[in-house]
Amino acid sequence: MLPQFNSAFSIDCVIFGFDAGELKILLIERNEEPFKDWWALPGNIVGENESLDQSASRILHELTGLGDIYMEQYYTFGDVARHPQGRVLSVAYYALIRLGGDKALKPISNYAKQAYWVNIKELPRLAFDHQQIFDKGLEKIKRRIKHQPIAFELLPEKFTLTQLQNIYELISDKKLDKRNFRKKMLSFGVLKDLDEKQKGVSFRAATLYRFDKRKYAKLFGKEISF
Amino acid sequence: MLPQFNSAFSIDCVIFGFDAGELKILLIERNEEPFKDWWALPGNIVGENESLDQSASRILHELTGLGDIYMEQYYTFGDVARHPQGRVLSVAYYALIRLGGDKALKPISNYAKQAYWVNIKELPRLAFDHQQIFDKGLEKIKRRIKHQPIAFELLPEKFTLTQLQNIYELISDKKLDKRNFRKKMLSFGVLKDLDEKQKGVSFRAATLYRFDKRKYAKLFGKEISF
DNA sequence: CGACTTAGTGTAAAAACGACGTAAATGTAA
DNA sequence: TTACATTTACGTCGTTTTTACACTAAGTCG
Repeated sequence: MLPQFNSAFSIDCVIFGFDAGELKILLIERNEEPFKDWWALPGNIVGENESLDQSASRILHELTGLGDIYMEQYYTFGDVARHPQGRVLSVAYYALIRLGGDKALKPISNYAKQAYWVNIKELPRLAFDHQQIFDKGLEKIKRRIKHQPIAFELLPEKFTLTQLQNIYELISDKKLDKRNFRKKMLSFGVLKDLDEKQKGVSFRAATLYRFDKRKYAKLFGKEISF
Repeated sequence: MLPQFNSAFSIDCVIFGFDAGELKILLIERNEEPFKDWWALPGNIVGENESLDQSASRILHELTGLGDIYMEQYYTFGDVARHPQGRVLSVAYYALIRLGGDKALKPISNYAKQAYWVNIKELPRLAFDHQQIFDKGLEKIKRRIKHQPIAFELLPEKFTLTQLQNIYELISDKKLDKRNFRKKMLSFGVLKDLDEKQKGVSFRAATLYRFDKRKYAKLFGKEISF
């Protein structure tokens, strides 16, 4: 083996979820050195026979029991001293997942004591360069939400326009006009009106919509600005 | 050293240049195994004490003698079998450089026999997964040119609006209306009219402009659509 | 049935975009 | 020196898109 083969690489994931009107990410409490007992992004060393994407999916699955999630590589962090035990590159992924109260997260694997959803505005001090990794991830989805339909990934399959608007306001950090928002969203023709109303709310129930992937696929190539 | 420390990583660069009305990238002819004598993107193993960005700058400098170049990491390629000698991640960067006939490229370092500028529409078969790396890089700048002022990096400091329009047409692969293009470009207020004319052309000389980084910096945060 | 809460809707003014044609400047060749 | 070829430079108007803005309808709760 050549002398250059002396490095390792890992995946770290910024997993966004939307819950109780707040944007949260998944953090673990580390159970191993280095940074034992610190909060950290879920991440792990990539296996010998895993591609990066496969590894990211595996890690997400181990942590949450979830599969089939929109997930994307966005940057690779490689400062010389970012890991105390040697040269370790970290390839960062973000994921957006539906946080239904019903689907509890499955027990997580050994490398963490516990995992929690934490509001992105109240993050604790993080291990390694994970704060930097998070910052870049947030920046990324802020930009991406304009041109790709990632907001839908955070919502349950059936959602109201108000819920959708909340997500946009949370991520972009500004207030939007309700009428203009609805007009624009509906004008893309990618929302399917389900002829069905919200239930269990103590006020007028809103119409439920579903994101229509087929219709979205037909727009491919056109630049959209949600 | 832990058993996971058995991998290596490299940088590969997609270096765009604009010359004689064509968009080109820099390719090398490899002088070493594997893929000896093949065409490849310029790239190299990252040094032990180099960050990724430093390494990318070094490689670019070794190849072209150029420094202070707009360069950006855009994706990391990590398929298990992408390198025949072991697990080697490749972090891809793109750069856009001014290709003046005057500044010849400095002699390149040992890992290549020779380097050439090749029209992106006439690429030869490339080593490793370099075709894939190139494709993704091209896609990236196609999207990025809309929202960031990267087109200017390809031009000499003083340029005409027609030259600028050529770049936009080449990268986006469509014809633009001259009047509308000028109107829009000038409306951003980031071009400084130099009160100076093109020289050495056999027809009416055009006004020269310079990209004004200061004014552009003031627009920060606003979403621009060039 | 009154009070409260959220859903749902339209219009007008401003801004941005897209299509389009002609005259002025300059070098070149006859 | 003149005619020609080439390229710069410029403005308008109709269309589309974006923005700002306020009230009524529906449903729940007491």
